[in-house]
Amino acid sequence: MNAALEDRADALFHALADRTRRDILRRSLVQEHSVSALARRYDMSFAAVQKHVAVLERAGLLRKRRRGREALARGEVRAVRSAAALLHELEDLWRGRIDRIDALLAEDGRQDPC
Amino acid sequence: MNAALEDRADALFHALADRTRRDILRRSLVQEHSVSALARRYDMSFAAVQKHVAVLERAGLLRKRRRGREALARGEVRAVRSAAALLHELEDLWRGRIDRIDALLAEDGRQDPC
DNA sequence: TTGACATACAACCAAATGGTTGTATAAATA
DNA sequence: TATTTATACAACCATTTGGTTGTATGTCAA
Repeated sequence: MNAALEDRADALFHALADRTRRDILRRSLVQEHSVSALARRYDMSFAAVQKHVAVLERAGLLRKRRRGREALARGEVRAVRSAAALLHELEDLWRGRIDRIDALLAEDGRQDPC
Repeated sequence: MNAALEDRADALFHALADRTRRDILRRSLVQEHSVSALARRYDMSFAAVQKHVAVLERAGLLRKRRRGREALARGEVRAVRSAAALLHELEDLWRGRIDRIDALLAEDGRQDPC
């Protein structure tokens, strides 16, 4: 059911849980950068940076477009917003503002709500 | 410099990047639960759930208080908000609304801003 | 006091993660 | 054409992660 949603949340937060990837994302949100231009910024191999970009891409946090031999990465602010929305959902839950908490928490059929 | 901030962001997003932990956090934001009450909800050992709770606790996303032999976990909405704030900072960066981008992106002394 | 319950924590294991080097291919340039 | 540049990707490795079981300790209740 909401397994795909959870997969997406896993990918989003995992991608965000690394400082190099967050930095790549920041730069890519400000403007497009080629992967090698990004790689020059960090004290690691090109291949390592390339992998970080791939993680961000799989999470939907950035897209690459081709320009000649370069791959230009630009941040996807919509994905950032969707991650933020997941956190706001948690805040709403705390506020008690979500109507069908049971739907969200999947009570599992047990009668005891603890 | 901002290494402590980055450590904190790492911990926050890492803690959020697991569906079991997000579920524990949701429940704990709605109301306090003992660790064993939480553990009963999931198809894994008590020790595994205990470790997830510890990850959330280290990230500041929940706190435990002692009541007799129980450890009651409650979600810390402030930490959720601080994670959301990190994402809003990314959105602001995209909007070009952050004044000193160079401070945030730590230009590294290079003159070529790409 | 005895036993059941709740937690804590160590030791272990398979899989994933974050890095490396090496190789291949396409595109720009001398 | 030959060379350099940019990317892609495989193979490998050390560490971390997410799970397990086992043991110890503290608390409640009969």
